[in-house]
Amino acid sequence: MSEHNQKGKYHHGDLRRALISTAIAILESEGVTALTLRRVARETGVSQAAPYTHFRDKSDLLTAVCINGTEWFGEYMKREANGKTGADYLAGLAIGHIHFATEHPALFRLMSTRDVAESLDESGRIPEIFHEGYRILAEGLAAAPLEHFGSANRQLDIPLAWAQIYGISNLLIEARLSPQTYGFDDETNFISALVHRFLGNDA
Amino acid sequence: MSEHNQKGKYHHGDLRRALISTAIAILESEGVTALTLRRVARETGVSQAAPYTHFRDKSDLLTAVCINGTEWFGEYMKREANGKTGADYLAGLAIGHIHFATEHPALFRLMSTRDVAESLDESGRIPEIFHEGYRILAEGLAAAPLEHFGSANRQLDIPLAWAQIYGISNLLIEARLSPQTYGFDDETNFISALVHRFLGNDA
DNA sequence: GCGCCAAAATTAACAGCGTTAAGATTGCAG
DNA sequence: CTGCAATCTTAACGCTGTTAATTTTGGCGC
Repeated sequence: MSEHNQKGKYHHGDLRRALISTAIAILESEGVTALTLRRVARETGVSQAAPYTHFRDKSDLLTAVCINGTEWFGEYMKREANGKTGADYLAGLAIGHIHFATEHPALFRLMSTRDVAESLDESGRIPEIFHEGYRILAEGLAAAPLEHFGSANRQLDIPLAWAQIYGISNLLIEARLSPQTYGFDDETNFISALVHRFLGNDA
Repeated sequence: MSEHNQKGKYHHGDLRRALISTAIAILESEGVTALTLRRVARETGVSQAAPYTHFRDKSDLLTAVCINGTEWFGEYMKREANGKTGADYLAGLAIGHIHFATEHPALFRLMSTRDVAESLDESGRIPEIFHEGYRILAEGLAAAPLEHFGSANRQLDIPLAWAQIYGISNLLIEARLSPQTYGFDDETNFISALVHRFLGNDA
């Protein structure tokens, strides 16, 4: 028997994956505060202590959740950037980044947390796209620099662009930035306008 | 008797303020995870249930902590901006903002949390400087616009500048942005260089 | 000065949490 | 078919937020 999620059976089959999946579901629907280890176990149909066979502790589960999240994150960025070049490619990455954040706020916040991020780094299992996203950002800015900033200290444009994208993501998540305030009724249009403006290719 | 912190006495005198102050101390030294209501009470020298005379629940205490925090936040920005004008004034606000974040990460994160931020708004007790900071940012950008972005969609420069500052703050807190990576050995210099570059007045 | 009352603080208890230890159940190798 | 290692369960620990019932107290009217 190698099917997943064998309810009622003593040996679950693929409990580790099932726990991660339940955790993500809770995270998406009710946020971090609702994400307790006992509840994950309960909703997966196993006892409270079962998760400890597969995870050292709660934060180990959260790390696994975040690893799943980074793959998802990468897909968001790839989807928007694929097929584009130069500044458009950068814009795609940025838009994918921001959309992931607004559509999966709890997961994005968790992935951004320092402690979790550190154990992610240690695990060495952050998908290539994640590092690649940064490399592409750097290369893209080297190839098509933000001319409007002038040529001095151009190396700072990388962290600045990164911070710009990260800042937009976070402000939108914490509901501190409303499209309506700036004359947009659609969040997607608002995001696109913001990204294209700071990347310098206004429509 | 109107002295604060009357230990040993049944009626404390100014327990509300004392609890807030203890909470901030724990937050600064050990972070949010260490900040439990029972511990705040313990370290203030009262019983576990005493806080409930002054706060509806834990999040009510956190809101009070954040209100204290916003005043502090405002002082940081004022200190750096006072006496300056135009773009330098904006740079001062930005630098004050970022320094507050890096020096009080747990408090800054708490203040940024959506739920807490909402109850802050409801309370209507966010110090004037906080709203004023935004107003000044807006006016400053209207008076001394970021010319390098061009003139189309200039309204977007306000959220962009805000997000830029907010993003730098958060990246530094989550240790995702290291001065050394970009050839700075001092964080203060790094922050200053970042701010002056994106505000367009390179040294 | 005295008694009383509202405010402020206490103790005790509840359910839920993360975590650990000890025991039960199972699939699989020999 | 037997035994073992992996997997899962039950039970318990101390901690948490929160509530209820109780005690202590400062200050006001008399």
